[in-house]
Amino acid sequence: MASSRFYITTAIPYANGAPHIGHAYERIATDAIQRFMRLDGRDVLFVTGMDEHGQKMQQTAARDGITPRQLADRTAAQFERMGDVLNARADDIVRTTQERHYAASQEMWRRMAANGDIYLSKYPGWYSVRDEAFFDEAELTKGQDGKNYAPTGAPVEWVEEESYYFRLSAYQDKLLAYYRDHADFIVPDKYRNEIVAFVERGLTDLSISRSTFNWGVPVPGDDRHVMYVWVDALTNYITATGFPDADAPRAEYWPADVHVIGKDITRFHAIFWPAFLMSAGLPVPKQIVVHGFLFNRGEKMSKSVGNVIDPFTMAEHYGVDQMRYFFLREVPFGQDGNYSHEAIVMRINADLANDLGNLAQRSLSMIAKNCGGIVPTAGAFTDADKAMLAEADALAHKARAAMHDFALHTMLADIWRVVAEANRYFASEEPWRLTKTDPARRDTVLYVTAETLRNVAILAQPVVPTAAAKLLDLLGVSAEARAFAHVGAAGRLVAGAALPAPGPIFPRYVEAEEGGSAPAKP
RNA sequence: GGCGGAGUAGCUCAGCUGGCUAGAGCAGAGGAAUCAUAAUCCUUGUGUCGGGGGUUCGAGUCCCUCCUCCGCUACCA
Repeated sequence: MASSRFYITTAIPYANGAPHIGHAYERIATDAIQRFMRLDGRDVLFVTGMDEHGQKMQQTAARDGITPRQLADRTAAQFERMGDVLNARADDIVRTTQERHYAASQEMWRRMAANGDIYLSKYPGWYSVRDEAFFDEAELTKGQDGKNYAPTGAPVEWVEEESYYFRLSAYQDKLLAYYRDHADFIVPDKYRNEIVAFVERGLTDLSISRSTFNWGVPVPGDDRHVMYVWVDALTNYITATGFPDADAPRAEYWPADVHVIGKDITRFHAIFWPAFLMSAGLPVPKQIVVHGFLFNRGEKMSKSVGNVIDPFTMAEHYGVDQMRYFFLREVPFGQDGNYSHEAIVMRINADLANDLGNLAQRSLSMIAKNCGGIVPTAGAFTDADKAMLAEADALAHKARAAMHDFALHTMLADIWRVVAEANRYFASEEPWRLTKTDPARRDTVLYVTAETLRNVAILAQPVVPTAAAKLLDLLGVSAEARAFAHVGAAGRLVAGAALPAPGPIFPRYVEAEEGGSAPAKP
């Protein structure tokens, strides 16, 4: 089924620095979406990458006494480990220094040039040789000698660097038409509005090459220039599909369905990227999905404030599923969010350990003790049973509706509403009292509870994959019966099936004693 | 300055195209139960829905205005 393909990417982090919590958040969110789509039967390609070129890479590498290549390798390894640790591994990682990426970038360039959109001109401005950077006139200060100085204190001179330009101005109307015809191209609307307003004010042509350094993709036909880092970086998304080989195994995945990005880079993705693609005669991605930033107790993370939290430390301290659940449940997707130790512990204990973990434990251990460790046989369903099952069965539909808007937090709220209902159901049916009076009725209650847990676990897989898998194991659900298609009547537990011995799904978070050896609490 | 978001119970937030006594979760208080990870269930309070004005039979929900916070953007000098 060709139409079932789903290609999703994260932004490609810059290899200049180690992974931080924002990278972890983006990877987790994107992974949850791609797992959702996979479980819903889509043929998914999930790609991330590493942006390894540019002047900053050269500078940082020089400072550390290594080559840019070594710096890129070091950072790429850190990000790869992050993907593993967060249980959010992509199908492919495009590094912009790879040969396949040079081929893709240079072909993009050639096509844009062939379309008449690239021309050579001068890039005028105040240039600091020491900083290897241009500065805006407003940033400069006059020295006592009457000369201009950069904010860094370095002298600047007026230069006109030769640069290739992209005719971005020619795409203003086409972009606006595209935004108009594709109302969901940029979500949430807030960012769409900003982009439309920006484009309506007018676009100027874009300098897309540099000749003051050489750590980049060479411009085809002019080795004195390397491509501007964003031209090369954005192209990674199409490199992954095998471009320019039209017969590549993944060629059909283009155009991408979703680029998940942070709000600071919307302009590059919503303006430059579609313009480049239009120029090259290639289809434009279907959606740019923008997420917000995470703040530590309302403060932006910064090294000087000392509130930077390492995602590896966090995962180790709280648990990977717990961290994934917290970020996706607590932060309305698309908005900025806050995290704090207290808030994370609250979610872990209240939602995961108490509401879901404990319900699974109490019901499954009753089955183990009273029903011989097999799925009990259900008798005739009461209205309460039917209502409980109907709520659980409705989850797939609700989750899809939420996911249509990438409202992961809403999806989780819907799932946990069913968990809360299941706790109420269990408490009011009091199966533990029925053992003496009506064991058949008890078995029915336990069956309905187990069925509810099965549906909950299936839907929770995208967010808490490990714990959900464990719960499904305990319910005796085979690996082939865990897709969303098995939610509801299509996948009911079969009475008599043997179940493994129950065990905890989500442990409670217990505050470590002062001076303990646990990882530093954020 | 312009555009766009946001301002709703202690905290985090829902409240679509205006309509019953404004909701949920968490936290707090009281109670029940004891199958379970001292978990669960029940009951319970509080809100000038940022301020003010207006439209309407009726407004968090529409209009005007003001205040505060945030984002994008522009500009003066």
